[in-house]
Amino acid sequence: MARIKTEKNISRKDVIVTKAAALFREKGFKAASMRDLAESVGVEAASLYNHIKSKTELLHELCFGVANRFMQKIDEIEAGPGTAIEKVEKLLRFHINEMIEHYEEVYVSDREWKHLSDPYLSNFQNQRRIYRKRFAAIIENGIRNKEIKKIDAPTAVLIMLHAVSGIESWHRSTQKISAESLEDNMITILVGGLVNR
Amino acid sequence: MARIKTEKNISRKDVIVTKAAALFREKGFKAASMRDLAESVGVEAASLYNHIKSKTELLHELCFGVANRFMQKIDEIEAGPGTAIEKVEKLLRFHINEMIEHYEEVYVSDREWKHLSDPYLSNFQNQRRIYRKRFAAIIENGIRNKEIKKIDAPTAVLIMLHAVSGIESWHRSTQKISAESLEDNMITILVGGLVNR
DNA sequence: CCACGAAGATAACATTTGTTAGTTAAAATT
DNA sequence: AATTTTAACTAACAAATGTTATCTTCGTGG
Repeated sequence: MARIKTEKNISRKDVIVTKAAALFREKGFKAASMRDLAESVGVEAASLYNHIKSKTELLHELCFGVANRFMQKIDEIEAGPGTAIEKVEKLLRFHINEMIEHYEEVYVSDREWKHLSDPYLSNFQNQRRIYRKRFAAIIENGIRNKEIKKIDAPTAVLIMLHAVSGIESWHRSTQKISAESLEDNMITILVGGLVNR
Repeated sequence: MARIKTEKNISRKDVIVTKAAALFREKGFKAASMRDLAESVGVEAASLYNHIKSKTELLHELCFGVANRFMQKIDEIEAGPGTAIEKVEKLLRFHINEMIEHYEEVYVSDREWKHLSDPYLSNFQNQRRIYRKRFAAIIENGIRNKEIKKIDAPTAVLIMLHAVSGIESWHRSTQKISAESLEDNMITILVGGLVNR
């Protein structure tokens, strides 16, 4: 009986959640079966249930883990100093880094949240809505004091967020440019599209 | 026995494919069952098979329908006149309009192509790769003759394409700005992020 | 008006899926 | 070393899924 290997401070549940992220990313939540997951963990499917309550619980963990990190960051940025453009850039860099470093979780959270079930679903949607409004508010500030072009702020937010999710393609491409220059390029184009001059 | 209603020049298969697009968009390909589809068409599940070969065939139709339209457009734009920036703008406007007008098909093609099976899968991936290279080539031209900032062209493509897919959120939002001003805003930000000055 | 083909319904199928119950082995604690 | 707790296994389930075979009904062209 080969047990799930664990290192210090990493529970077996954490191992499962991480493997689930990779699997859900690859196949999609619905198409990924618990038997697939079990195989990737190195255990029988039923054994997983010693550590988790259900398949959907895995999705909760992933989605809200990511959502909370973003919420925390926007708290920090809103409260902190800096011009509107600087704040947008900070937030954007955070998004980009998250998508580079925690690719699988962020991607899954972004694409598969539809398969959450209530009350988690509405909860997640709410958080998302609020987050975008706060992001838009930063941009609107920038528009008011002429830092930023006169554009529709929600549209700008929508562009930023979705553009970042394109990093998925970067991960999969065979000849990647470096992570740093990916980040810089994205900032150049996206922030460059906002600034007023 | 309620038959599938058809208008002139619209086959029953077309009706099914269209309904499938809406359903796949809403639930995702895997989560949408043939029984769901049947209900939305107004018929029993098994009856669908008088018109289609399989569930995956529906996905083929959608994905390649969309892919072909984009290929045709880039042919036209490449061959036609205009500066690099103008060509990028044309292509971008086409993407935006497709996402606005044929929301469901385009969205499904974009998100669900993973569930195609070979040889369709590799075929689709190839087309996609080629399309992006051609898009990138247009941008590289623009960089060479200083119309466009010195950026990584594939990254720019990735941003453009994914930003456009954000129109999904626009469709779902309750208080939409008009389609025209959505288009203009997106062009302003995205093309504005490219131009050299 | 009748016959034939198109399009529908019913029933059933083999798989796959998430999950539970019951049991055994390994680790941790005493 | 003995015992208790944790985590694995096997077996099985009910439900859902894509699809096929067979039969019935409708609409249209001769």
